[in-house]
Amino acid sequence: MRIGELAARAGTTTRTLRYYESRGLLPTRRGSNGYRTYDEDDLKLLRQIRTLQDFGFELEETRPFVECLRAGHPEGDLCPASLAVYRRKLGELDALIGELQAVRAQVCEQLVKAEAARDELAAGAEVPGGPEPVCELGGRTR
Amino acid sequence: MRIGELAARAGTTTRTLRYYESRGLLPTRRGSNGYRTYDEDDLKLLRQIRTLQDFGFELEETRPFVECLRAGHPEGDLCPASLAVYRRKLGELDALIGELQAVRAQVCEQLVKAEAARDELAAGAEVPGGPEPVCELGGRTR
DNA sequence: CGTTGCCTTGACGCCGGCGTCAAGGATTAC
DNA sequence: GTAATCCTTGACGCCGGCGTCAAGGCAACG
Repeated sequence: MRIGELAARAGTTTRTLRYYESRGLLPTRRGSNGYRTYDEDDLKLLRQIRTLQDFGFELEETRPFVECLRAGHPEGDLCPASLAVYRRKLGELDALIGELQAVRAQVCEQLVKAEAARDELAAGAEVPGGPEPVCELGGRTR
Repeated sequence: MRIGELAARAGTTTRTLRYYESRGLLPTRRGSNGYRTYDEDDLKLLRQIRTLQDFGFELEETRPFVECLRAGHPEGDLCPASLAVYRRKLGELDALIGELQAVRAQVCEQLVKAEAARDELAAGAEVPGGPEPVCELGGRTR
């Protein structure tokens, strides 16, 4: 299999494959004409990288998985180093999600306050039955 | 007030102020010596930008707030355009948080599966009372 | 008068993960 | 034969928000 076919089968581009190779993640054998040659194992390896990338992993973080596969394990996450990356990522995700929720709460508060100030100015003939439950917590915004 | 003092009082750098100016966000008057001159209003404006930046707003998204302040309003978020940015941002935050939680769940699942596979291989003399409640949902990871 | 410290503009660097163009060789299709 | 398609390496571009260095002006202190 040549680079174009591999890229197509993995849903990516040849540029990406060459980039991975330059980073030492995707090994390469060459045919007599100088063309890169790949097999099914390379496809599996590549799909492992792509999956992790889709999760938001940096390329370097996929390296343990790649090396695990190359070491002959059936899955890239059966090695301790890969599990460590999973755990570290979970921690980062939790931290990030927490920060984002805090920001959300702040933005939410600002919005409510600003709307209240606006309504206060435009308070002509209104029935004060509660201004409106805008900006609920928990993601139910619409 | 000159650029260095303004930067210090806003907790940022002169480079940042000149950058904002180049983006048309921070207006500039010049003294007779060519130095930039700022007043308290500029500080307020700058702090508005910085607060939004800390929230993760892009510079362009701070523009409505800046213009609102420059239009003479006491707060940058008292204008409809600013409120619209708040709301849009809330939507983006909710979407992002949702995606991250989905990713978290996936990573979590992978971790559990991989650990189970590992333990299965190393299953010598273990008491099967439940492998261990790893990777709880809801951010309580430690 | 020199030194130190602030100011000026201009321009390149960085990060990550590629996109995209260039110039040429190999293969395949007709 | 030749045109179209694949492949090769190399190199610059992009995004956002600045950091950082360069070369020089203005101010203030001793």
